[in-house]
Amino acid sequence: MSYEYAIAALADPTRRAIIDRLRSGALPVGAIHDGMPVSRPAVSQHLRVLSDAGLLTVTPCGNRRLYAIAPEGVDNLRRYLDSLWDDALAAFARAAEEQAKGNSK
Amino acid sequence: MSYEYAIAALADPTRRAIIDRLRSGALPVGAIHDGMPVSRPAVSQHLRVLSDAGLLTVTPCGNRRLYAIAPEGVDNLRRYLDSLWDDALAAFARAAEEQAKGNSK
DNA sequence: ACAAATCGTAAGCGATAACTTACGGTAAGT
DNA sequence: ACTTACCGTAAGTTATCGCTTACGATTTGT
Repeated sequence: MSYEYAIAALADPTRRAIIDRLRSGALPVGAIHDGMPVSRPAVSQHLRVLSDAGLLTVTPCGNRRLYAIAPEGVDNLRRYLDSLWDDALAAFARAAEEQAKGNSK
Repeated sequence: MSYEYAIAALADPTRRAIIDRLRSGALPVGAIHDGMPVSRPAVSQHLRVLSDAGLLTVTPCGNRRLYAIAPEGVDNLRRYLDSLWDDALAAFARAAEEQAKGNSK
């Protein structure tokens, strides 16, 4: 249902870089921003988009806020692509068979 | 390697609608455009983007051009999301274990 | 209590993207 | 040969997006 926001969120390279940094586990905003070519507020805005898309979870921890990848959000996208892949493969096989029939005649 | 273009291409709802129409098999541009809320040149431009992203294949067939989903392009994205899902799950499990340890003390 | 750190939000700006209309080019039908 | 159908491309416009700077709120440390 909401995989649309997830795929739109992952379309941006900066947001993918953020996601990549969170692959090994949760991080506060400062650590995510460290070494990034954009400002910290920009990172905050991207984190907002990723959270709204269901790709990240936020857990306030004292002074800081820990962001982590939400497996469920990623799985939504995965399922969409899986169904697309199934249909694409079936259509591909059907087309190949069709052409083989046409050539053998 | 080139899944970046693919995910950017699929971020647009109109392009996803085009992809959905091709799930059952190849179609010419006119059939893809039928009933769509945008102009036919717009569809052509979207088809161009999807082709450049490796998500579609084109086969000129007489007067028309048949577009079909390229399974390989879809698979590229699938693999990216699979690896992301693996890491996200691992990190999630690790965090849960960590927290359980902290609570049990 | 005061200062420093961490983070989100508001406002504004420049670039990009999606769309339209108009046009050209090639293949099929008469 | 001429017309019609099918499709891609060019030019221009409008809206959206990603970014920056500036500011406010909350929490930690002294």
